[in-house]
Amino acid sequence: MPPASTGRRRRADAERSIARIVSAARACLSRDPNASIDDIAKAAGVGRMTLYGHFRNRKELVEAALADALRAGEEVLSDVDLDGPAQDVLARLLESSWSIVAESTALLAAAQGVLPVARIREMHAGSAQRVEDLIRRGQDEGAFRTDMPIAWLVNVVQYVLHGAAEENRAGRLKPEETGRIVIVTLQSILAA
Amino acid sequence: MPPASTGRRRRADAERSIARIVSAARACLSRDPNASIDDIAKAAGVGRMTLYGHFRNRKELVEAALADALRAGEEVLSDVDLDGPAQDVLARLLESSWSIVAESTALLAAAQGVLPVARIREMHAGSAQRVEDLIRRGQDEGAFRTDMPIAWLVNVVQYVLHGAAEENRAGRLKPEETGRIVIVTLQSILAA
DNA sequence: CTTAACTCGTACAGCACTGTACGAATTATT
DNA sequence: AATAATTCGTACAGTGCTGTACGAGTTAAG
Repeated sequence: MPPASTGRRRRADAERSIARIVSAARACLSRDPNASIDDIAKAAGVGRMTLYGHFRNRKELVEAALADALRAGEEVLSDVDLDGPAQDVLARLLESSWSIVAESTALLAAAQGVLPVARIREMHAGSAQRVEDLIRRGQDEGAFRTDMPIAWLVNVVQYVLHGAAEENRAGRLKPEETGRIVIVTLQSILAA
Repeated sequence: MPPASTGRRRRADAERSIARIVSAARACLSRDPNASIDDIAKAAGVGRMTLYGHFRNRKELVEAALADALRAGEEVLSDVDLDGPAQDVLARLLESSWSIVAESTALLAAAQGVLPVARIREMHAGSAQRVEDLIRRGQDEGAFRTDMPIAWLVNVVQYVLHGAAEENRAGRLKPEETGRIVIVTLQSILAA
């Protein structure tokens, strides 16, 4: 049982197991932040003991799942064209990322129950920075408002996205219209 | 142990105990949605058995706590002057209620873990209706936008308030400025 | 083919919590 | 003062989870 931390050589089937576990963890925790280790192992089609062979405890597993979700998010975001007016860039960023953020709401809640706040913020630093940069740029262009703390503007993006996710899950917002609504709502908040 | 549901006559000390328990439950669950029955009893300065004498189970207790928080909210809201432009009414409503909503975020989370969704929405019906009425009025006056579903507009108010609560708790938003920021943010979202 | 890595079942100890049972002491109410 | 309500400790059964221990069977890698 090689510790996940060491860079020790791993067999191919182990790699596959780990991938399936992380993926299952993401899925399960995104549905129910209190999903048990057992649930996740079953969803991964793997014995609980196999799971414990790769992740010492729940904390490590949740962290890996969150990291995976963030990685997927970064991947999507890095494909977005950043040229043009800030308003438009914002729309493009949201269009391609709202759903992944939405799916990860519950996962984030799970993480908040197990990981220290500092660790979570640290993991989010990348995406947060990306949003902050965009907002600052919009402010420089005169397109975005400057009468509220930048930290609030950055985080309110998260809150609106999570809200939209909730509406989605509850069936009060149709998936087709969610993108537009998120964009319109956030443009209204950020516009000068 | 008289069931809470029956309108049976109760002794004065029992009334007092119940009040203290409900109040403690509100406080504890608002800090930690997973607070145990024991925690709450201790906080109320009461034995766990006394608590079980008045509330059959956790579910009943959480429901009572949520009901109390909502009652307190309604009380504050019913004092607000509803005359004048919708924008101003909105500002007044938010000014006097944001903090109580903020405090109850975690309590609501606790309720969501125990009570059926339908029940929670039912309990919220009053406040939700109040917000919806205001928004419709603003729309009739031409002050509020009409290009998004009314349900989204109503709920986004909640989400922004909860977000502000979070920022507050994390110390990223000073309590003095939170009111203004919530108002400005929501006015931006709702404005036509 | 040999070895080390991996899988995974069963079993167990531990924890934290819920809700119940019993019963004795206290206290409001009349 | 009599009565019934209330308080509340202790004790217990039950549940559902976490993480560990052991060990036998399977499989990738050289």
